[in-house]
Amino acid sequence: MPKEVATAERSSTRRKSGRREEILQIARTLFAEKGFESASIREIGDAAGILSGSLYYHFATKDDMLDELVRPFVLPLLKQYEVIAHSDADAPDRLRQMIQFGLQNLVQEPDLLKIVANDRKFFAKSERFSYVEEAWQDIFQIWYGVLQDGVRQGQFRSDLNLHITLRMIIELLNGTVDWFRPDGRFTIEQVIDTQVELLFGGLTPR
Amino acid sequence: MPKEVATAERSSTRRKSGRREEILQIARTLFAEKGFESASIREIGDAAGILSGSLYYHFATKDDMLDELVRPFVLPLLKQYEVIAHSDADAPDRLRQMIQFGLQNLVQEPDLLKIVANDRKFFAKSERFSYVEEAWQDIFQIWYGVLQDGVRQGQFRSDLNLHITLRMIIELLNGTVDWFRPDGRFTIEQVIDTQVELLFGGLTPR
DNA sequence: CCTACCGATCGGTAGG
DNA sequence: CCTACCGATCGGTAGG
Repeated sequence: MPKEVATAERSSTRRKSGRREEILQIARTLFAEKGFESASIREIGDAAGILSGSLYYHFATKDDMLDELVRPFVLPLLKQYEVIAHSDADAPDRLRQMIQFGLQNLVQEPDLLKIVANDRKFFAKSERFSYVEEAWQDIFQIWYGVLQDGVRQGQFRSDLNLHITLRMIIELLNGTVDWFRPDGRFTIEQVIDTQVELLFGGLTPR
Repeated sequence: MPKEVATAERSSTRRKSGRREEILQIARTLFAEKGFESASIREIGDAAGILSGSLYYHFATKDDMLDELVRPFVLPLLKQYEVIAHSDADAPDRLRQMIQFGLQNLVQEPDLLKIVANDRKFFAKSERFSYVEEAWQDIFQIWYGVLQDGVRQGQFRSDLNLHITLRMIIELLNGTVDWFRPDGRFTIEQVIDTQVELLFGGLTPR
């Protein structure tokens, strides 16, 4: 069963690396939409206009595709959080910047953020991808340090359980991944503002 | 009460219903752990000590097992939120009670809460299970009404985007599903207290 | 509840 | 990148 689309795409002249990159972006979208394990190589092939078996001309395994997407995203993410967390600003300012950075990322790299946030169970059980869960642990530590600083300096309340508070903040950011749409009725700036305001000030008027 | 529902459903097979119920609870655990689609009928059969094919002596389809677990959980959940939301208490009190109820549920029915929270994508795309997503929409509306009441009566800040605030609160509760463990280092009371305190008062000291 | 299967789909491969 | 497959696993079934 020859496909017109597939034929048309094949006849166009493209460099190997360009095609490879195209397929990778298609995989990225599908992994984000359906989750890594639920997205099949046949779906990726269909979307790319080739047979699933032909994907293995470009990539050795499905895991390789995921790794090639996730690794160059996760490590800079972790480093960026470190940079913000260790700046000279005071704790509330650093926390604000981290929330802002995390949510801005949601606009710039929504797919990759969805993958690392939603497929945590898969990463955790896979030896090869243990670095993803480790990065999450490191990111937790970084946030925790900022919260501690704020409490020490009297800028954050000292009567809150910081571990639970941290979990709440992270869940808040990761949860946003599943409902925020850049073309929806809210801008990311509105979301950042609301999350910062609620986290810092709470619901009760001052 | 769930007992009455169960009795009505299988009144003609009372003696065999014990085994049926056992299998259902095994399925519940696996659905919660791995997600509905990732949990295979062979795993359920193995855990129950029978062959996967033999499950179909008790249930017509895998979907039937899920429906039998989820339906009697979701509808009372929605109703309970309605009862709390329409009580005579003021808005902050009702919100507090709803958070408390939601988190207490996490201790009493962790598996079912995980299923309805984590498999939302599956429920949304399935016609048969549309009632789950509809229940979520209803629950959103109920929470939203309480937030609106609080703003109207000057007990909640009026400068927050309520839609975003609502999303945050729901994500917060649903996110708790994935990290809270009853045998962990925090009690559910600590989690309730911290979440209520942070949501109402914020991080900044008064 | 078991035996003995079914067609569909999964990730992946040999050879061109 | 295609053809033509592979073994494993999926949800489910007929007959006892």
